[in-house]
Amino acid sequence: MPNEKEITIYDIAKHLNISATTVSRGLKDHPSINKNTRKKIFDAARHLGYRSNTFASSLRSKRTHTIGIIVPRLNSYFMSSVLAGMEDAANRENYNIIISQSLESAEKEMANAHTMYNKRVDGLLASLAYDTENIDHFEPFFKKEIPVIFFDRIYDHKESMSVVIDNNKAAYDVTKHLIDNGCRRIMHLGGNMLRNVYADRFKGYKKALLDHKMKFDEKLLFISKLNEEAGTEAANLILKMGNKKPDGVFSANDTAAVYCMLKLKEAGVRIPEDIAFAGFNNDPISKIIEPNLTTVNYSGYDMGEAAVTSLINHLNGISNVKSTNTIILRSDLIIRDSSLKNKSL
Amino acid sequence: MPNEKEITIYDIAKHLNISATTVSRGLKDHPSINKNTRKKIFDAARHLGYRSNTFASSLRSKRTHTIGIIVPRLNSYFMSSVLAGMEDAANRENYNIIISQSLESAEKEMANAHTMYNKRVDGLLASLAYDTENIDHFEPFFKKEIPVIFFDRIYDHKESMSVVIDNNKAAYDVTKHLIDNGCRRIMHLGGNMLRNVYADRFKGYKKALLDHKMKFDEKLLFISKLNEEAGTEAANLILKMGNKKPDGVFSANDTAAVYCMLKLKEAGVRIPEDIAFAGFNNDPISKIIEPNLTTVNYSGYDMGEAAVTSLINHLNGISNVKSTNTIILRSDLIIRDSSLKNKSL
DNA sequence: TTGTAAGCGTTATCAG
DNA sequence: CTGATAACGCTTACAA
Repeated sequence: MPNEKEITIYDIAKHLNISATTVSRGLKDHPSINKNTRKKIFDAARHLGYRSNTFASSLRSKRTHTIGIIVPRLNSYFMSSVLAGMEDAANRENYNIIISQSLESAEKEMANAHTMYNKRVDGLLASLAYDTENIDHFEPFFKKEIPVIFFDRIYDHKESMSVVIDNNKAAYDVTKHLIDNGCRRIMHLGGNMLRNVYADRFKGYKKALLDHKMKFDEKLLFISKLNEEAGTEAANLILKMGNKKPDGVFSANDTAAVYCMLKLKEAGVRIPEDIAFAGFNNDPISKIIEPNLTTVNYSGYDMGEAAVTSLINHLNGISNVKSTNTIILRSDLIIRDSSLKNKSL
Repeated sequence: MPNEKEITIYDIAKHLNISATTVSRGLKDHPSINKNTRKKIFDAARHLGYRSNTFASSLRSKRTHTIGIIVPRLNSYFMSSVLAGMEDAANRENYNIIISQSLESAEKEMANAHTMYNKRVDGLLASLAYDTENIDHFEPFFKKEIPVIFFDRIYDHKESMSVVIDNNKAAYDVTKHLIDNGCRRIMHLGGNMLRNVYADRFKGYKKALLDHKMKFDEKLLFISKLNEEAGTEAANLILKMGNKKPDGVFSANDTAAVYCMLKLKEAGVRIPEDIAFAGFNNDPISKIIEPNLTTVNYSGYDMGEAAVTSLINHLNGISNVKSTNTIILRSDLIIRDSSLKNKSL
């Protein structure tokens, strides 16, 4: 019998000889309801096999209990950790999540935002695509006062919150670490400077150089998408530099660093003796490459949790937007062999 | 003005002097609607800024246009690729997806199934947790004739479809490849035999041994969770084997293989000369480890797409369950240096 | 503390 | 091909 009829609050009401209103209230812990009747309602609900109809509820209450999430890609270690954290937190609070990926394209990101809007999410979490230039596509949300929280790849905007790490400081520390290990010509593999993560990492790198009386050399900046190919390309570039090779490389992510290392090693470059390396993200591959890659660790899981939690708090009117505008999470420098030129130190 | 009122089909109807029914039909390409009025409806909808209310629709039509997905973990390369494929396919067909993770625990999987049921998904896609013993928790779905499709880690059940690769054959080919490369004592790192993927890979391994007149040695079977620690543990075990060491290892996933290799290399074992290696999954780490790991590649993305597509076809009554019961996707052996004992061949 | 009654925006049904 | 009307199951003023 595939179509036993669904139990509604009316069935429970009839069963208990009370009104549907009371059942509705009892089911959601309304303050003004007798403890006793509440218990009776819950028991009857379980007994009759009641399951609430979220559609009727959403239709009436205009809240969907759904959070939209837009990420550049689903299948990176970092992002999938973020999503794991979000799923966990949302689930705990009885929220659904809808995930969509922009595939690093601003255009697709706009389409996704539009879809999320039409799906009437209660709030939106977004990490921007590689080439997104502005956030006009989120305007409809701001207009309707639907909260938007950016995470990791954020956009400074007075009406939205952000969850990030201090990329500037982390990059400063990485660069300083390379300098402390004897590097004097440090190359930087960077990403699109439109994105705060890459711009800030670049700034931190530059600041560290200046603070140590080294000047920034444009020839030692290689901007790319930081993927496999970019890493290999960077290596080829380095190999062509002759005696002007860098003696250290700070990459804005681990992928580019690792593929760069592989190519250089193949060409006989010794790491870290000839060129020291440091990356960013603590991707699993950083622990596989030999020598293991020095990198910056920050928890995607925690970032996901933090984003969801503050969104839900916001929806519940707990935190107020104006006071909490940015949440900055911890990050740690993880020192591994790829950067230890003088192990004696 | 955060609360401009929403446009409904009634507004469109009034605007065009037709009935809401006609608008409703026009909006969803109902066959019996005049092409002209249809166009007028669409134009008016766009013009007025109409967005459909899925809750009202779900409430009335009893279809949620939502697909539930239960995976062991979100943050593995393979799974996040699967999800990327699912998201894409679902999006194309205008379906939402709700994702939850069992974290490899049967208990959490049951809770997730229950949640999905309460959220009234139109269909369910599931890949089983490490220790799930039966699928009683999916009974409510079968009872209500809500389609359930298992993927990768499947469960044979007459009422549900499966999307998999031929793990048996793939494992056979890997093992044969190791044998062809001169291995005579091949160790197998396996997972929980409750899961088809691990059971089938084991079977394929065993069959290949027998076909080549090598007998299966229980001492060369190491069953674990196939994670980092398990890989290291397997290496320690091997190192203690003295002159009874294997000369080849076939691991049921890349993670265990890679961490096993790292530990062995550290102890001075040469790969592939002393011990050849092959894994499974073509995880990014398999291309980073040195020597690169021979492995079996199969596309998570394709698997995700296939699962969603057939679920939606099923929901639309296109494919019939009884005829299509299992979809088997392609997999390829990717030969890399870790298994080439005699490169001269 | 509980109940009554009126919708929320759509689609199914039946009727033309 | 188009319309009128009645639900779908819940929430929320308002009333008691």
